Amino acid sequence: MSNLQLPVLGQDDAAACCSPMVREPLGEDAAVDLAKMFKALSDPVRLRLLSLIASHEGGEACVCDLTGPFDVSQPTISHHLKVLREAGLVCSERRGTWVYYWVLPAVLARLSALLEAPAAAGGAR
Amino acid sequence: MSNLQLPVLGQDDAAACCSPMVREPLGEDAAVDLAKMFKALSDPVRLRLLSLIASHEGGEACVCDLTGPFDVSQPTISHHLKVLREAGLVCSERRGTWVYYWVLPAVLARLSALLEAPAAAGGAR
DNA sequence: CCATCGCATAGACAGATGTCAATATAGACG
DNA sequence: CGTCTATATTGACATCTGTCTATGCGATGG
Repeated sequence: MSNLQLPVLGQDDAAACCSPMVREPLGEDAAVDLAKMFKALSDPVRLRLLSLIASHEGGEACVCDLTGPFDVSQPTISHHLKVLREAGLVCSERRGTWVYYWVLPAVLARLSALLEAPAAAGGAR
Repeated sequence: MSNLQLPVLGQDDAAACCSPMVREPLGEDAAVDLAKMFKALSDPVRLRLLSLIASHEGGEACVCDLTGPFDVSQPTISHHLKVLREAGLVCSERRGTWVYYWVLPAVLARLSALLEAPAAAGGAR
């Protein structure tokens, strides 16, 4: 499999890495890069998958733990996991019969920092 | 803009309701709700729009300030602004001939908190 | 009152996306 | 080897999305 791939992070300009996007305008390339990650988060099933994986005991979960809670088919879950993997939000590894997934906290942290709002003064009017 | 951080965060219910999604599994309804906001963030043009608006002087921007930096047509910008508005990420108001947009920091803060990773300690495995 | 400017809406269209059933693959276990 | 279990891949399909051109609508100014 291809769980060794580390897609992004660090290749783009430094500003996109940590600075809140409400401070200075996002560059075009950084926006394209970030949009891919947010797109991976833009589906309810994927959000719940990510949440399930991250909050699972040991910080990782077998796929067999992930198919139960959803109304969609197993191939659909597999597809969503692939999307999360290709977005760089999770990694996976096969151990015997099962495949385990875990989140990459640094990537979530990067997105979190990006959305941080400095308690703006521009508020309601 | 002098008083930034002070006791009463203006977010009230919205912020209190959402602990990091890596702590406990996201509910089905919450996931649907949040996915809508992330979907609004899942386009490079919208990300840059949001960033432009937030980082603009005074925390707000006229549409006429927003059409220039992009390669897409004015109706497309208008469409993206509508998406951001319907997702609850920005608000708008007409003043004379112009329409001004500003971000809702509490909503961004909610998303940011949701993605916060707990110390990211273990990290790569 | 009419022309003009700023922005939004409507309609059309190609391409992306979420889903499923069917099938393939990879390891475990007789 | 054959079979079973756990995941992934394929292909099909309806729906959603981003974009454009054309047009509408409110406000301004002669």
